[in-house]
Amino acid sequence: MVKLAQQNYQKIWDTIRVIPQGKIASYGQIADLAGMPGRARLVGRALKELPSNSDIPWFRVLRSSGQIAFPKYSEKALSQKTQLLNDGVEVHKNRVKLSQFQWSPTLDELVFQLKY
DNA sequence: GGTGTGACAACAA
DNA sequence: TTTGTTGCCACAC
Repeated sequence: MVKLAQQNYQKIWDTIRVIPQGKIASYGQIADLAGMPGRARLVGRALKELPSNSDIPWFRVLRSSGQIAFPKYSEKALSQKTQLLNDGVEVHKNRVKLSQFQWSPTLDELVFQLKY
């Protein structure tokens, strides 16, 4: 047995890593894919603890409603919006159109991306 | 080893 | 649409 706490975080980060450019995913979705259904809040914590120098595309993670998880005019929200736009994701009023940009991973895609 | 917390989600109004 | 409430539970202290 190894420490699970760090493994869970690592799993979350690995999952976020495979979000394709130009797509977004919700916190709950990440939790599901990371094998922890219902642990959306844990995903939030994992990102909060994320070192600023990491290469994790945290900005591709939004709320289930498609809204950015920060107050509209906060630094982080603006930063996230900027990076999303840079990714090709349209952001209007702090929210994106899920039907158009939400990531719909296929099983083989996940296996391929996460097999290491 | 008990408590408070949270970058959420779902539902209500 | 927006705001408020509640459930959730692993994690940090």
